[in-house]
Amino acid sequence: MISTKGRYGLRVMIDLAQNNDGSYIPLKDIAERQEISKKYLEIIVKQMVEGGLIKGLSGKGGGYKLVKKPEKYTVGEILTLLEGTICSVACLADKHYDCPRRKKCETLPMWKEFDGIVHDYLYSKKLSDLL
Amino acid sequence: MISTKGRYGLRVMIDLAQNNDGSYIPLKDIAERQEISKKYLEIIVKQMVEGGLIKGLSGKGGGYKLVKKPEKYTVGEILTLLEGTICSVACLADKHYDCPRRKKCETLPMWKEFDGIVHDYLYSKKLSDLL
DNA sequence: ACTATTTCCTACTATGTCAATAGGTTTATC
DNA sequence: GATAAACCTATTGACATAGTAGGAAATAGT
Repeated sequence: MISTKGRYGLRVMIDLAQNNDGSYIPLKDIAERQEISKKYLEIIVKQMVEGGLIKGLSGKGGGYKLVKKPEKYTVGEILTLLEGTICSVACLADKHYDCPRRKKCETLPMWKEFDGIVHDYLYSKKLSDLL
Repeated sequence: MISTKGRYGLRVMIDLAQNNDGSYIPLKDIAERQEISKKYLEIIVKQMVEGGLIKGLSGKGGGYKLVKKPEKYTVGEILTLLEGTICSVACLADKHYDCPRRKKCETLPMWKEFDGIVHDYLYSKKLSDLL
């Protein structure tokens, strides 16, 4: 299940794309348009800056801005950054799952196939497709 | 993310299918073969009985048994029963989400399409495909 | 009837994540 | 120097996850 972080973040990206006139867009405006708590968006947007998805400018006249054209972003990369992983099943979320049954597990191939389908969809979908 | 409930439940179904000789299969055996806590499986299996996926028989010689042939079960129906919903996004999980932005939301169509793909995959996959 | 084995049932719990909120500091513009 | 914005750290309530614990009821064989 995609959380609000991913969903809100995606909407911020769309908002930035739609209102892009070259200048920086203040978060306050985005929060109002999207009807999301500005305070909460700060957390999300911070992650997006750190992840290099957008850039921010402090001070009066500041705000946020996309660093690439909308067609250069995929929904998958945006969600992965915010959700940590878009993995459908813990067994595939690399790291901590060193499941001893991996070799004989009857469900693993299916999960892999499923995960592939999910990834294919999300990484083929561009931000520009949502405008 | 599919939780252990759904994943373990699916493995129980596979185990029941593989070891089906007409008699009832005790949970103890399944727990040992699958290396999952029997106590925890009790909770999961109970849901599956209530949902009509399998049937149980108490007492000595008792256990659990499939009620249909493996090719008559879809992975989707098994997971839906155990997970409550396999919805990828809260906005689509019917009930509580009466989102006021539904009409103008730019992301909703994508989530619907995504959800459709997920459902198509899981409901076309049969239990018998995993044996 | 007794015993063993199994499901069935209720309750509890530790841990972690989600979705925020709160309040302040720094940075840039006019 | 006032204003407006990003940036930063910390805290919180609610809920879900992944179990554990202990026993009651049902069934089969002896």
